[in-house]
Amino acid sequence: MEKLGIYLDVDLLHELDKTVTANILKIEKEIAAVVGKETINLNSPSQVENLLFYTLQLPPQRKSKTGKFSTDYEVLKALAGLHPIPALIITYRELAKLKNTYIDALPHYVNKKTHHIHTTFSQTAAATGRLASSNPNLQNIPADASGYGIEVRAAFKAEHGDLFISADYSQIELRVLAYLSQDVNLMNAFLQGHDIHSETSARLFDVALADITNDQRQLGKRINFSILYGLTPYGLSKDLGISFKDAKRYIDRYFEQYPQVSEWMKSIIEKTKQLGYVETLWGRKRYIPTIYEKNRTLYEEACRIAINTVAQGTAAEIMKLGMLAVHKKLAIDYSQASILLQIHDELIISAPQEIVGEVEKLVKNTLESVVEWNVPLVVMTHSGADWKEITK
DNA sequence: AATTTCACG
DNA sequence: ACGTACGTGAAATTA
Repeated sequence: MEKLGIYLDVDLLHELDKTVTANILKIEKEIAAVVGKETINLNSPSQVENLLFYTLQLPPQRKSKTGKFSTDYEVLKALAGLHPIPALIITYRELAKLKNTYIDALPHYVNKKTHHIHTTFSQTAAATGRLASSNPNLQNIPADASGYGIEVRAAFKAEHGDLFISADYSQIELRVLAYLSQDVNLMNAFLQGHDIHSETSARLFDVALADITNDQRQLGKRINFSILYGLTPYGLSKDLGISFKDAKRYIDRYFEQYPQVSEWMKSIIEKTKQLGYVETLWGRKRYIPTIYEKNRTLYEEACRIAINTVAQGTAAEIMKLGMLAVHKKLAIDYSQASILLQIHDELIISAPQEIVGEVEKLVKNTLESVVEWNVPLVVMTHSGADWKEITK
Protein backbone atom coordinates (compact mmCIF):
# COMPACT_ATOMS: atom_id res chain seq x y z
CA MET A 1 0.00 0.00 0.00
CA GLU A 2 2.79 2.41 0.93
CA LYS A 3 4.83 1.63 -2.15
CA LEU A 4 2.02 1.82 -4.71
CA GLY A 5 0.52 4.98 -3.26
CA ILE A 6 -2.58 6.66 -4.66
CA TYR A 7 -3.11 9.28 -7.36
CA LEU A 8 -4.36 12.75 -6.41
CA ASP A 9 -5.93 15.14 -8.92
CA VAL A 10 -4.24 18.36 -7.80
CA ASP A 11 -6.07 20.48 -10.39
CA LEU A 12 -9.44 19.37 -9.05
CA LEU A 13 -8.35 20.31 -5.53
CA HIS A 14 -7.29 23.71 -6.83
CA GLU A 15 -10.78 24.28 -8.25
CA LEU A 16 -12.26 23.32 -4.90
CA ASP A 17 -9.87 25.72 -3.22
CA LYS A 18 -11.29 28.67 -5.18
CA THR A 19 -14.79 27.98 -3.89
CA VAL A 20 -13.73 27.27 -0.32
CA THR A 21 -11.41 30.27 -0.10
CA ALA A 22 -14.12 32.58 -1.45
CA ASN A 23 -16.48 31.32 1.23
CA ILE A 24 -13.88 31.81 3.93
CA LEU A 25 -13.34 35.43 2.88
CA LYS A 26 -17.08 36.03 2.84
CA ILE A 27 -17.51 34.74 6.37
CA GLU A 28 -14.53 36.71 7.62
CA LYS A 29 -16.20 39.86 6.28
CA GLU A 30 -19.56 38.99 7.82
CA ILE A 31 -17.94 38.49 11.19
CA ALA A 32 -15.91 41.68 10.85
CA ALA A 33 -19.11 43.58 10.06
CA VAL A 34 -20.71 42.45 13.30
CA VAL A 35 -17.65 42.76 15.48
CA GLY A 36 -16.64 46.19 14.23
CA LYS A 37 -13.09 47.50 14.31
CA GLU A 38 -11.43 44.87 16.44
CA THR A 39 -9.45 42.50 14.27
CA ILE A 40 -9.60 38.91 15.34
CA ASN A 41 -7.75 35.75 14.34
CA LEU A 42 -10.53 33.19 14.11
CA ASN A 43 -7.96 30.39 14.29
CA SER A 44 -7.07 31.42 17.82
CA PRO A 45 -9.28 29.78 20.46
CA SER A 46 -8.14 32.41 22.94
CA GLN A 47 -9.24 35.30 20.71
CA VAL A 48 -12.55 33.58 19.95
CA GLU A 49 -13.00 33.12 23.70
CA ASN A 50 -12.51 36.86 24.23
CA LEU A 51 -14.96 37.74 21.48
CA LEU A 52 -17.73 35.40 22.63
CA PHE A 53 -17.55 35.63 26.39
CA TYR A 54 -16.14 39.11 27.04
CA THR A 55 -16.92 41.37 24.06
CA LEU A 56 -20.30 39.80 23.29
CA GLN A 57 -21.00 38.69 26.88
CA LEU A 58 -22.42 35.32 25.79
CA PRO A 59 -22.79 32.73 28.55
CA PRO A 60 -19.78 30.39 28.88
CA GLN A 61 -20.76 26.72 28.66
CA ARG A 62 -17.76 24.97 30.18
CA LYS A 63 -14.08 25.34 30.86
CA SER A 64 -11.16 23.64 29.14
CA LYS A 65 -8.40 21.81 30.98
CA THR A 66 -6.47 25.02 31.68
CA GLY A 67 -9.48 26.90 32.98
CA LYS A 68 -10.28 28.89 29.84
CA PHE A 69 -13.78 28.92 28.39
CA SER A 70 -14.11 26.32 25.65
CA THR A 71 -15.14 27.45 22.17
CA ASP A 72 -15.49 24.05 20.50
CA TYR A 73 -18.28 22.95 18.17
CA GLU A 74 -20.59 21.82 20.95
CA VAL A 75 -20.28 25.16 22.73
CA LEU A 76 -20.82 27.16 19.54
CA LYS A 77 -23.89 25.07 18.73
CA ALA A 78 -25.35 25.83 22.15
CA LEU A 79 -24.77 29.57 21.66
CA ALA A 80 -26.12 29.68 18.11
CA GLY A 81 -29.63 30.64 19.21
CA LEU A 82 -28.41 33.68 21.12
CA HIS A 83 -26.30 35.51 18.55
CA PRO A 84 -25.42 35.20 14.82
CA ILE A 85 -21.65 35.00 15.44
CA PRO A 86 -21.36 31.43 16.80
CA ALA A 87 -22.94 29.90 13.70
CA LEU A 88 -20.60 31.92 11.50
CA ILE A 89 -17.63 30.65 13.48
CA ILE A 90 -18.84 27.08 13.06
CA THR A 91 -18.88 27.52 9.29
CA TYR A 92 -15.53 29.30 9.32
CA ARG A 93 -13.91 26.48 11.29
CA GLU A 94 -15.38 23.87 8.94
CA LEU A 95 -13.98 25.60 5.87
CA ALA A 96 -10.63 26.51 7.44
CA LYS A 97 -10.12 22.88 8.51
CA LEU A 98 -10.87 21.72 4.99
CA LYS A 99 -8.47 24.19 3.39
CA ASN A 100 -5.58 23.93 5.86
CA THR A 101 -5.56 20.22 6.58
CA TYR A 102 -6.58 18.82 3.21
CA ILE A 103 -6.86 21.12 0.20
CA ASP A 104 -3.60 23.03 0.75
CA ALA A 105 -1.61 20.27 2.45
CA LEU A 106 -2.23 17.15 0.39
CA PRO A 107 -0.61 18.37 -2.88
CA HIS A 108 2.72 18.75 -1.03
CA TYR A 109 2.75 15.00 -0.39
CA VAL A 110 2.57 14.06 -4.07
CA ASN A 111 5.84 12.29 -4.95
CA LYS A 112 7.66 13.93 -7.89
CA LYS A 113 8.68 10.63 -9.46
CA THR A 114 5.59 8.49 -8.93
CA HIS A 115 3.03 11.33 -8.95
CA HIS A 116 1.31 9.44 -6.14
CA ILE A 117 0.78 10.08 -2.44
CA HIS A 118 2.59 7.49 -0.34
CA THR A 119 1.30 7.46 3.21
CA THR A 120 3.05 5.60 6.03
CA PHE A 121 1.15 2.88 7.88
CA SER A 122 2.35 2.16 11.39
CA GLN A 123 1.62 -1.25 12.88
CA THR A 124 2.75 -0.25 16.36
CA ALA A 125 1.17 3.16 16.96
CA ALA A 126 -2.33 2.21 18.11
CA ALA A 127 -2.58 0.43 21.45
CA THR A 128 -5.43 -1.72 20.18
CA GLY A 129 -3.57 -3.13 17.17
CA ARG A 130 -5.20 -0.96 14.58
CA LEU A 131 -3.03 0.49 11.83
CA ALA A 132 -2.35 4.22 11.90
CA SER A 133 -1.70 6.36 8.83
CA SER A 134 0.56 9.42 8.77
CA ASN A 135 2.36 11.89 6.49
CA PRO A 136 -0.30 12.33 5.34
CA ASN A 137 -3.03 10.62 7.34
CA LEU A 138 -5.23 9.02 4.67
CA GLN A 139 -7.52 7.46 7.27
CA ASN A 140 -9.22 10.76 8.10
CA ILE A 141 -10.07 12.17 4.68
CA PRO A 142 -13.50 13.90 4.94
CA ALA A 143 -16.46 11.60 4.33
CA ASP A 144 -19.37 13.85 5.27
CA ALA A 145 -21.43 14.52 2.16
CA SER A 146 -23.31 17.51 3.60
CA GLY A 147 -20.65 20.13 2.76
CA TYR A 148 -17.57 20.49 0.60
CA GLY A 149 -15.61 17.87 2.57
CA ILE A 150 -16.60 14.95 0.39
CA GLU A 151 -15.15 16.77 -2.64
CA VAL A 152 -11.65 16.08 -1.31
CA ARG A 153 -12.41 12.39 -1.82
CA ALA A 154 -13.32 13.12 -5.44
CA ALA A 155 -9.68 14.13 -6.03
CA PHE A 156 -8.43 10.61 -5.23
CA LYS A 157 -8.90 8.89 -8.56
CA ALA A 158 -8.32 5.52 -10.16
CA GLU A 159 -5.93 5.62 -13.15
CA HIS A 160 -5.59 4.06 -16.60
CA GLY A 161 -9.30 3.32 -16.86
CA ASP A 162 -9.22 1.28 -13.66
CA LEU A 163 -11.93 1.57 -11.03
CA PHE A 164 -11.77 1.76 -7.26
CA ILE A 165 -13.52 -0.86 -5.17
CA SER A 166 -14.40 -0.20 -1.56
CA ALA A 167 -15.05 -3.21 0.65
CA ASP A 168 -16.22 -2.53 4.17
CA TYR A 169 -17.14 -4.81 7.04
CA SER A 170 -20.67 -4.10 8.18
CA GLN A 171 -20.85 -3.45 11.97
CA ILE A 172 -17.77 -5.55 12.59
CA GLU A 173 -17.25 -4.47 16.20
CA LEU A 174 -20.83 -5.32 17.17
CA ARG A 175 -20.45 -8.71 15.49
CA VAL A 176 -17.23 -9.26 17.45
CA LEU A 177 -19.14 -8.34 20.60
CA ALA A 178 -21.92 -10.79 19.68
CA TYR A 179 -19.43 -13.59 19.09
CA LEU A 180 -17.27 -13.00 22.15
CA SER A 181 -20.24 -12.63 24.48
CA GLN A 182 -22.32 -15.30 22.71
CA ASP A 183 -25.30 -13.15 23.61
CA VAL A 184 -28.37 -14.97 22.32
CA ASN A 185 -30.35 -11.93 21.25
CA LEU A 186 -27.43 -10.13 19.65
CA MET A 187 -26.32 -13.27 17.79
CA ASN A 188 -29.84 -14.03 16.56
CA ALA A 189 -30.27 -10.51 15.25
CA PHE A 190 -27.20 -10.96 13.08
CA LEU A 191 -28.05 -14.54 12.12
CA GLN A 192 -31.49 -13.43 10.95
CA GLY A 193 -30.02 -10.53 9.04
CA HIS A 194 -31.89 -7.90 11.03
CA ASP A 195 -30.87 -4.27 10.99
CA ILE A 196 -29.03 -4.24 14.31
CA HIS A 197 -29.78 -0.60 15.15
CA SER A 198 -33.53 -1.12 14.58
CA GLU A 199 -33.32 -4.35 16.56
CA THR A 200 -31.82 -2.59 19.58
CA SER A 201 -34.39 0.18 19.31
CA ALA A 202 -37.24 -2.33 19.05
CA ARG A 203 -35.99 -4.06 22.20
CA LEU A 204 -35.49 -0.82 24.12
CA PHE A 205 -38.99 0.45 23.33
CA ASP A 206 -40.73 -2.93 23.19
CA VAL A 207 -41.97 -2.19 19.68
CA ALA A 208 -42.18 -4.52 16.66
CA LEU A 209 -39.12 -4.33 14.40
CA ALA A 210 -41.26 -3.25 11.44
CA ASP A 211 -42.71 -0.30 13.35
CA ILE A 212 -39.40 1.35 14.20
CA THR A 213 -39.28 4.95 12.96
CA ASN A 214 -36.16 6.53 11.53
CA ASP A 215 -35.65 8.57 14.72
CA GLN A 216 -35.95 5.45 16.85
CA ARG A 217 -33.42 3.68 14.66
CA GLN A 218 -30.99 6.59 15.01
CA LEU A 219 -31.32 6.30 18.77
CA GLY A 220 -30.64 2.56 18.63
CA LYS A 221 -27.57 3.30 16.54
CA ARG A 222 -26.18 5.80 19.05
CA ILE A 223 -26.73 3.36 21.90
CA ASN A 224 -25.17 0.42 20.05
CA PHE A 225 -22.02 2.43 19.36
CA SER A 226 -21.95 3.85 22.86
CA ILE A 227 -21.91 0.35 24.32
CA LEU A 228 -18.57 -0.35 22.66
CA TYR A 229 -17.11 2.77 24.30
CA GLY A 230 -18.38 1.81 27.74
CA LEU A 231 -21.04 4.47 27.95
CA THR A 232 -22.06 6.23 31.16
CA PRO A 233 -25.52 7.66 31.87
CA TYR A 234 -24.00 11.14 31.90
CA GLY A 235 -22.28 10.71 28.53
CA LEU A 236 -25.38 9.26 26.90
CA SER A 237 -27.64 11.98 28.32
CA LYS A 238 -25.34 14.61 26.86
CA ASP A 239 -25.11 12.83 23.50
CA LEU A 240 -28.87 12.35 23.15
CA GLY A 241 -29.96 15.55 24.88
CA ILE A 242 -32.07 13.61 27.38
CA SER A 243 -32.15 13.50 31.17
CA PHE A 244 -29.62 11.56 33.19
CA LYS A 245 -32.46 9.42 34.50
CA ASP A 246 -33.76 8.50 31.06
CA ALA A 247 -30.24 7.75 29.88
CA LYS A 248 -29.78 5.38 32.80
CA ARG A 249 -33.09 3.71 31.96
CA TYR A 250 -31.93 3.10 28.38
CA ILE A 251 -28.64 1.59 29.52
CA ASP A 252 -30.28 -0.65 32.11
CA ARG A 253 -32.80 -1.74 29.49
CA TYR A 254 -30.01 -2.49 26.99
CA PHE A 255 -28.31 -4.86 29.40
CA GLU A 256 -31.66 -6.47 30.27
CA GLN A 257 -32.18 -7.21 26.59
CA TYR A 258 -28.60 -8.35 25.97
CA PRO A 259 -27.76 -10.01 29.31
CA GLN A 260 -24.76 -12.01 28.09
CA VAL A 261 -23.14 -8.79 26.89
CA SER A 262 -23.32 -7.56 30.46
CA GLU A 263 -21.87 -10.83 31.80
CA TRP A 264 -19.08 -10.76 29.22
CA MET A 265 -18.09 -7.22 30.14
CA LYS A 266 -17.90 -8.18 33.82
CA SER A 267 -15.72 -11.17 32.97
CA ILE A 268 -13.33 -9.00 30.93
CA ILE A 269 -12.93 -6.61 33.87
CA GLU A 270 -12.25 -9.51 36.25
CA LYS A 271 -9.68 -11.04 33.91
CA THR A 272 -7.97 -7.69 33.49
CA LYS A 273 -7.65 -7.37 37.26
CA GLN A 274 -6.18 -10.86 37.53
CA LEU A 275 -3.61 -10.41 34.78
CA GLY A 276 -2.98 -6.67 34.66
CA TYR A 277 -3.67 -6.66 30.94
CA VAL A 278 -6.45 -7.45 28.44
CA GLU A 279 -6.11 -9.79 25.51
CA THR A 280 -7.72 -9.69 22.10
CA LEU A 281 -9.01 -12.91 20.53
CA TRP A 282 -5.67 -13.57 18.84
CA GLY A 283 -3.68 -12.71 21.96
CA ARG A 284 -2.54 -9.11 21.60
CA LYS A 285 -1.97 -7.76 25.10
CA ARG A 286 -2.61 -4.27 26.38
CA TYR A 287 -1.41 -3.54 29.88
CA ILE A 288 -3.88 -1.46 31.90
CA PRO A 289 -2.21 -0.61 35.22
CA THR A 290 -4.98 1.82 36.19
CA ILE A 291 -7.35 -1.14 36.64
CA TYR A 292 -5.92 -1.17 40.20
CA GLU A 293 -6.66 2.55 40.76
CA LYS A 294 -8.57 3.65 43.87
CA ASN A 295 -9.61 6.85 42.14
CA ARG A 296 -13.01 5.95 40.73
CA THR A 297 -12.74 8.08 37.60
CA LEU A 298 -9.44 6.50 36.62
CA TYR A 299 -10.67 3.01 37.49
CA GLU A 300 -13.82 3.41 35.38
CA GLU A 301 -11.74 4.73 32.51
CA ALA A 302 -9.59 1.60 32.78
CA CYS A 303 -12.71 -0.55 32.56
CA ARG A 304 -13.86 1.21 29.40
CA ILE A 305 -10.43 0.85 27.84
CA ALA A 306 -10.38 -2.86 28.65
CA ILE A 307 -13.77 -3.51 27.02
CA ASN A 308 -13.14 -1.35 23.97
CA THR A 309 -9.66 -2.78 23.38
CA VAL A 310 -11.01 -6.31 23.01
CA ALA A 311 -13.71 -5.27 20.52
CA GLN A 312 -11.63 -2.81 18.51
CA GLY A 313 -8.47 -4.94 18.64
CA THR A 314 -10.19 -8.17 17.60
CA ALA A 315 -11.88 -6.36 14.71
CA ALA A 316 -8.46 -5.04 13.67
CA GLU A 317 -7.07 -8.56 13.68
CA ILE A 318 -9.86 -9.82 11.45
CA MET A 319 -9.15 -7.01 9.01
CA LYS A 320 -5.40 -7.71 8.99
CA LEU A 321 -5.97 -11.43 8.37
CA GLY A 322 -8.42 -10.45 5.63
CA MET A 323 -5.85 -8.21 4.00
CA LEU A 324 -3.28 -11.02 3.90
CA ALA A 325 -5.81 -13.39 2.35
CA VAL A 326 -7.02 -10.85 -0.21
CA HIS A 327 -3.46 -9.89 -1.17
CA LYS A 328 -2.50 -13.52 -1.79
CA LYS A 329 -5.56 -14.27 -3.88
CA LEU A 330 -5.22 -11.11 -5.96
CA ALA A 331 -1.57 -11.94 -6.66
CA ILE A 332 -2.56 -15.33 -8.06
CA ASP A 333 -5.60 -14.57 -10.23
CA TYR A 334 -5.87 -10.80 -10.54
CA SER A 335 -2.34 -9.41 -10.47
CA GLN A 336 -3.56 -6.11 -11.98
CA ALA A 337 -5.63 -5.45 -8.85
CA SER A 338 -4.11 -4.03 -5.67
CA ILE A 339 -5.04 -2.97 -2.17
CA LEU A 340 -4.31 0.78 -1.90
CA LEU A 341 -5.64 1.82 1.50
CA GLN A 342 -7.04 0.42 4.72
CA ILE A 343 -9.37 2.56 6.80
CA HIS A 344 -9.93 0.30 9.82
CA ASP A 345 -13.00 -1.61 8.65
CA GLU A 346 -12.66 -0.84 4.96
CA LEU A 347 -10.28 -1.47 2.06
CA ILE A 348 -9.81 0.63 -1.06
CA ILE A 349 -8.73 -1.52 -3.99
CA SER A 350 -7.99 -0.63 -7.62
CA ALA A 351 -8.72 -3.00 -10.51
CA PRO A 352 -9.05 -2.87 -14.28
CA GLN A 353 -12.66 -2.15 -15.20
CA GLU A 354 -13.05 -5.52 -17.02
CA ILE A 355 -12.45 -7.55 -13.86
CA VAL A 356 -14.04 -5.27 -11.26
CA GLY A 357 -17.11 -7.47 -10.85
CA GLU A 358 -15.02 -10.58 -10.27
CA VAL A 359 -12.63 -8.83 -7.90
CA GLU A 360 -15.56 -7.46 -5.89
CA LYS A 361 -16.91 -10.98 -5.40
CA LEU A 362 -13.51 -12.37 -4.49
CA VAL A 363 -12.81 -9.63 -1.95
CA LYS A 364 -16.26 -9.91 -0.38
CA ASN A 365 -16.05 -13.68 -0.07
CA THR A 366 -12.50 -13.63 1.23
CA LEU A 367 -13.12 -11.00 3.90
CA GLU A 368 -16.34 -12.69 5.01
CA SER A 369 -14.49 -16.03 5.38
CA VAL A 370 -11.63 -14.89 7.60
CA VAL A 371 -13.41 -16.57 10.50
CA GLU A 372 -16.20 -19.15 10.47
CA TRP A 373 -18.13 -18.06 13.52
CA ASN A 374 -21.70 -18.68 14.60
CA VAL A 375 -22.10 -14.97 13.90
CA PRO A 376 -21.85 -14.07 10.21
CA LEU A 377 -19.46 -11.43 8.91
CA VAL A 378 -20.91 -9.26 6.15
CA VAL A 379 -18.90 -7.17 3.67
CA MET A 380 -20.38 -4.54 1.35
CA THR A 381 -18.63 -3.45 -1.83
CA HIS A 382 -18.98 -0.45 -4.14
CA SER A 383 -17.09 0.45 -7.31
CA GLY A 384 -16.45 3.77 -9.01
CA ALA A 385 -13.92 6.02 -10.68
CA ASP A 386 -12.95 7.97 -7.58
CA TRP A 387 -13.10 7.80 -3.80
CA LYS A 388 -16.18 10.01 -3.57
CA GLU A 389 -18.17 7.68 -5.81
CA ILE A 390 -17.53 4.68 -3.59
CA THR A 391 -18.31 6.48 -0.31
CA LYS A 392 -21.81 5.57 0.73
C1' DA B 1 6.26 21.40 23.77
C1' DA B 2 1.65 21.92 25.20
C1' DT B 3 -3.02 23.11 24.15
C1' DT B 4 -7.20 23.31 21.49
C1' DT B 5 -9.85 21.87 17.92
C1' DC B 6 -11.51 18.66 14.50
C1' DA B 7 -11.10 15.12 10.55
C1' DC B 8 -11.81 9.75 10.38
C1' DG B 9 -13.45 4.66 12.06
C1' DA C 1 -19.93 14.86 45.92
C1' DC C 2 -17.39 14.10 41.70
C1' DG C 3 -16.36 13.46 36.77
C1' DT C 4 -17.81 11.25 33.03
C1' DA C 5 -17.61 7.34 25.72
C1' DC C 6 -12.94 4.10 22.53
C1' DG C 7 -8.87 4.59 19.02
C1' DT C 8 -5.95 7.76 16.00
C1' DG C 9 -2.99 12.33 13.33
C1' DA C 10 -2.59 17.24 11.81
C1' DA C 11 -2.91 22.27 11.91
C1' DA C 12 -2.67 26.59 14.25
C1' DT C 13 -1.76 29.15 18.27
C1' DT C 14 0.42 29.96 22.52
C1' DA C 15 3.67 29.21 26.32
